[in-house]
Amino acid sequence: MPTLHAVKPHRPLTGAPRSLRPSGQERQASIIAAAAALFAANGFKGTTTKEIARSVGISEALLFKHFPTKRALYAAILKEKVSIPELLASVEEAARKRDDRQVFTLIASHRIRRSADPTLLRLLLFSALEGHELSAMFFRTQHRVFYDYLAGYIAQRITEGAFRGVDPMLAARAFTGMLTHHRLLHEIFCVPAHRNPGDSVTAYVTLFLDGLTAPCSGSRKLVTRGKA
Amino acid sequence: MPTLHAVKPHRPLTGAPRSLRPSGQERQASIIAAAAALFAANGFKGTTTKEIARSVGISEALLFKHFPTKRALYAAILKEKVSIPELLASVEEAARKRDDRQVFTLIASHRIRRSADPTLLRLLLFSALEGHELSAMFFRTQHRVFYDYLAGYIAQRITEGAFRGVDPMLAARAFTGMLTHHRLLHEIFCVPAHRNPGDSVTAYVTLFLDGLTAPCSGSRKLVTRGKA
DNA sequence: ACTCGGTAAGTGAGTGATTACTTACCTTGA
DNA sequence: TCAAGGTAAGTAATCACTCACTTACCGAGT
Repeated sequence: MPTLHAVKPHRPLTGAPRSLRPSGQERQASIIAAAAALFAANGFKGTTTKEIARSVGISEALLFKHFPTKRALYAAILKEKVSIPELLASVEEAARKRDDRQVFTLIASHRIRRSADPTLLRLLLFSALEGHELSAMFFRTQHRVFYDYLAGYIAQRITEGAFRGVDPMLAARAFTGMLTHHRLLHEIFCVPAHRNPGDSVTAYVTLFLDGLTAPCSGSRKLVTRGKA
Repeated sequence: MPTLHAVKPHRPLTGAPRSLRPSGQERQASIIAAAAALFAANGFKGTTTKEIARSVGISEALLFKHFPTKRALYAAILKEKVSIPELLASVEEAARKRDDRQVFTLIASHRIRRSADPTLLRLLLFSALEGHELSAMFFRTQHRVFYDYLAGYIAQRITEGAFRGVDPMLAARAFTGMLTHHRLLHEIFCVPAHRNPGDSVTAYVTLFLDGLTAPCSGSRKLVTRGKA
């Protein structure tokens, strides 16, 4: 069974005279990278070990020297992708200042703009639909952390009287739902973007914080706004 | 090749003394029903023709007498599920009255409560992820019609000054995003519902129309509300 | 009324191709 | 030298799909 956590470089990494034959760890990394792309594109059942081997440029036999089964390789990929993002630092600073707009904008930007790895969403959906056992953990660290954190913030702001008294968890899910749906349309259903990401983020945040109903419409609302 | 459009009942349908052997059309319908459930649960690649046949209670050979290929069966299912829902009548009535809350509540209820067929969402996602050619049409009639209609309504209400001047399409997508995400959590990621559907619908609609920011918080808004 | 034949409904036992995975063996490099 | 890196050529199982064949149904002819 291959060890994923060992950090013992077998060969010098500094200006190494590239060997003809990469080390086991380098191979393992390249296998994971190639397999992740294929699994994201075609799912677990839709990807064959032969395809993976060909994509890496090795034989199937070597593939099975690194990972005992296809499922173990898949699990290794999900485990590698599971990592709590560190974005929370800047968000927490904005949260400390009670800058609502900044909190939501930072999270929205991260979820829409910096969706660095476009394979993550497909991998997440495939693993959930196909019922992989690591899907729940993947979902928790890649998606749920955001609305869990948001729910806590919203609950706090409600007690402070800044937000209306809605269910914080439901509100948090509503916001992340907007963002996830945005990515879903583009990355899964291939709907073309009709405006730049920055505008979308601003629109989503404004919509969520201030609502759709016009501030000065008839007898409904009178508004005196601070900024913008 | 079996003909799908022939409407020539070989046996009397009225109070028929159930024959031992169902007609071809009855068989075809039961095949589609059983296969749809399996495809929704396991995807196209994850479902075998043997499983389908066993689920219907027939031999694989008979399955292939009704559908020339597995893919043709899958396509027949997607085509059958593609049907513009008729909900629009009640929604259009509310729209005519300019009852914003009712318009959004009706759509939200339909998308959350009456998601009659729980396999539809899984089928939609699987077909999109696996890249089936009918996926786009399926998406259009099952999902896009809602936010297209909403976008039109929102655009109209903006010109009337009732809604703020956001991008109508983006706003419509944001609302349906909330709803889709709600179903996604429950049906795909198995997150348990923590409140009844009616409350969720009300919360989503209020959130979307009026926003999260408290109406009387500090210097931001002064509100005189008509109802509730 | 009753047989009889045409046809639709239905199946057991395969087909070759592809699957995940193995075995026995070679090559490279320190 | 010798372990780690690497492969050609398998394996049994499973895949979508086919073939040759039987069974049930129903209307027409007598």
